[in-house]
Amino acid sequence: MNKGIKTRAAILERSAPIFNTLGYAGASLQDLVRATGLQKGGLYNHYDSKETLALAAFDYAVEQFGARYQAAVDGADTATNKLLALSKAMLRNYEDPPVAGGCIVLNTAIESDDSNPALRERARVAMTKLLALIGYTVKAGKASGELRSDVDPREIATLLVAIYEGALMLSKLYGERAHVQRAERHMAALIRSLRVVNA
Amino acid sequence: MNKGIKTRAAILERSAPIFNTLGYAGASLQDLVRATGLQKGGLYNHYDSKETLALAAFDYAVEQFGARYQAAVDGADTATNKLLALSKAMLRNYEDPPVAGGCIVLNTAIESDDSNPALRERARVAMTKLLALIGYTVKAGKASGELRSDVDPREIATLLVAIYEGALMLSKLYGERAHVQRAERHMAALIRSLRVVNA
Amino acid sequence: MNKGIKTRAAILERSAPIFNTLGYAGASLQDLVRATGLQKGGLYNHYDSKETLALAAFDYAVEQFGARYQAAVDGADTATNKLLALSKAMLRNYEDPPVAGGCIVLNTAIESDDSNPALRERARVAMTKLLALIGYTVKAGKASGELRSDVDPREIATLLVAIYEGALMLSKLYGERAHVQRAERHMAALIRSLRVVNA
Amino acid sequence: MNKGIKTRAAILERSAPIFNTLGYAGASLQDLVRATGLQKGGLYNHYDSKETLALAAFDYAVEQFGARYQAAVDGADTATNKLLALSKAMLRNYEDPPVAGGCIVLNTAIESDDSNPALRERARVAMTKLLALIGYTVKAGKASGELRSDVDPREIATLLVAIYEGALMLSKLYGERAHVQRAERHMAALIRSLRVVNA
DNA sequence: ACCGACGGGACCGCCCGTTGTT
DNA sequence: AACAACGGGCGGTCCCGTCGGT
Repeated sequence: MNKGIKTRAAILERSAPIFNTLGYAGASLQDLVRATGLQKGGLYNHYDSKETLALAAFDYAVEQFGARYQAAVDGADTATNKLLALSKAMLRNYEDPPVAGGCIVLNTAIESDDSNPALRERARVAMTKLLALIGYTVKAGKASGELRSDVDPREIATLLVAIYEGALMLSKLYGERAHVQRAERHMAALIRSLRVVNA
Repeated sequence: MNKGIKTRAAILERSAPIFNTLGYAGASLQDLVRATGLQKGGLYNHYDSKETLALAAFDYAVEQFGARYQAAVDGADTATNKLLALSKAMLRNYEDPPVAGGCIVLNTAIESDDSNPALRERARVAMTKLLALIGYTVKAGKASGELRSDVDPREIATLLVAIYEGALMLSKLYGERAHVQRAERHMAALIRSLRVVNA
Repeated sequence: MNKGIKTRAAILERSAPIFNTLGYAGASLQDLVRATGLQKGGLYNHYDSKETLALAAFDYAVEQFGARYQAAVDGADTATNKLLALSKAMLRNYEDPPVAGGCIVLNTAIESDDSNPALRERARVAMTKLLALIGYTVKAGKASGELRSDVDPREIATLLVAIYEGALMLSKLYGERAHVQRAERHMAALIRSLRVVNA
Repeated sequence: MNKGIKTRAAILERSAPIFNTLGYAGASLQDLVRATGLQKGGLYNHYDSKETLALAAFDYAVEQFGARYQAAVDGADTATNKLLALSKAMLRNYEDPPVAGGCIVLNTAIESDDSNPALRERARVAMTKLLALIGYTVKAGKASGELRSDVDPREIATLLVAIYEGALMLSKLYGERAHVQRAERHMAALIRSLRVVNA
């Protein structure tokens, strides 16, 4: 009874980095067999298909990323600090991602461009959560009078996420930290510019 | 003979969108046969392997994208206008890319994360060209006194590319133009902030 | 314990139609698990292998068919009526077989053409019983003076069974009752033609 | 160009007996590889799937059987002799079938009971042809005054086919010629009983 | 007695690359 | 230069049987 649950958890933990590194199509069952230590028959006792396993692994990975983001937001006091902490948490994915392979939503969004609509839908949901986390934080900052009233929460969400994902891609492509560092500076400046000027 | 050259050109033109849409691994020879109208033997007369063809198709695609960027820069007068035009040219890739599938460098950078080092190296080269195009434009603007002397060209290059790629990914993920639009506004503001303040 | 016996009976009752419908090779353990409500481990507590279970299920099914045939013969008075009743009992297998899937001996004989000699031998035994039932009835009719003395019991057995099985196959193939109906008329005429002409 | 056609013909010739002996599901690609001498890749160049190949092999086999039946009918003068010749041709399938494995329609009709509707439909068409061949011969005999006017062609078709298929099954099950011999005698008697009594 | 996890293997389908032919 | 045939191999899926635990 408990064994199955433990095994399933171990499967996800081990296969999520495989999928995130090689992609859904690029990860073969052989890769998953190697990573999990189970045989194909063993895997299929827990998941009906490679796709089912991939979806579960995606959900697991999103949870890992999301937990960090939420913790960053929860651990700061003001809207400005929340956004700054979130920026750092996102860019941390370059050097120390919770699941190997970098941002799972970025990877999945690019790979599932045309194929695999189920995975694509999951990526949308996960990305929407991240955008909403930023949007809500901005909204709360506006309500409390900390941020300017003319700021569009959705615009800030788009910009912060875009800069983060783009810079992450650049740093991974070159293996150079510089890009995420520049992104962090710019994101911090952008965030600070949202504050009400108290003359 | 001329025929061989023409055939090779046609092969690239037809296979580049296939690779850019399905990815290098996701595109099968069957797909390429269908797209080009040639049979396998015909393809292998011109390219030694799928990888060789993929590299050539990548180069072809990069050329298409690069030509647009260069034209945008060449068609504007000042550094500011060059950068603004380049931003528009990049974001145009969402609704009207020169090769179907969106930004080929982004796609390739993400897919070739671990596998396919040859393709990855090409992506680096192509990306470096784009970064350099921005960097040189900024440098020239500084030299002419149009842009502030404390501006770091490499930083601007990173930021503009990151925002562009990130926003493109978001717009493609959701099928909504809003993200690239917000990116364009932000990029324009960023570019204008580089100018020397003439009091 | 009684429980074990009951369980075994339930397994046979539920798995016999599966085997008779899908064939021995076509029925998977998954199908049997679904049909019986037990898990694989449960099934293997009672039967050593799929083949053992298949043989037991075959025996069970043959018993169901045989009981009907015997009852038909026992319920009639004269040899002629016994044979007529048996014909009806056999052809009833088209619309209302005791085990879903039609005549199990026909199905098994065809499927186990080359593979599975154990099952094939069982089919032979079961078919021999049916032929013998007809043969004995004819013999008894001859002995009592009801049937002509020049009638070959084995020939009648062959003919009645052949027509029955052939017509059953035709009716199942087309989903039309007509073929078994024609067979029944012909079998009745054949049976009546065996009687001594009392001038 | 010609090579492909020849190969395709050889594939059918070699795979038809495999399918007819082992059944559609029972015949593995490994079996077909062994029988044809080609590898899987080679087979898949000519047929898109195992099912496509099976259907083609079925058609090929039906043609072989049908040619014999037609030749038997064409080679006789009167309706009576045509039917007698056809009976012999059918029962010849026990000892010398044109495609190993016995009557393909019988085998296919039994196996495709529930699964494989495409193959089932083909079996129906093939069986209908055989029934029609008998029916038309009877009809022609009636028209020429050779056969009695109260004879139902469809009934004769059903009976002859049923006896033939049933007896073939019995002889194959036991490996004894006796059953088809008895069937032939009975079929001959049945055919002769159709003739107009010329007093 | 029954369940559920698991292994190892065979299934069909598709892959890429080569070869011979036109 | 283009085609079509073909090989060998890997892909995911499902198979049956065993074994430890309840």
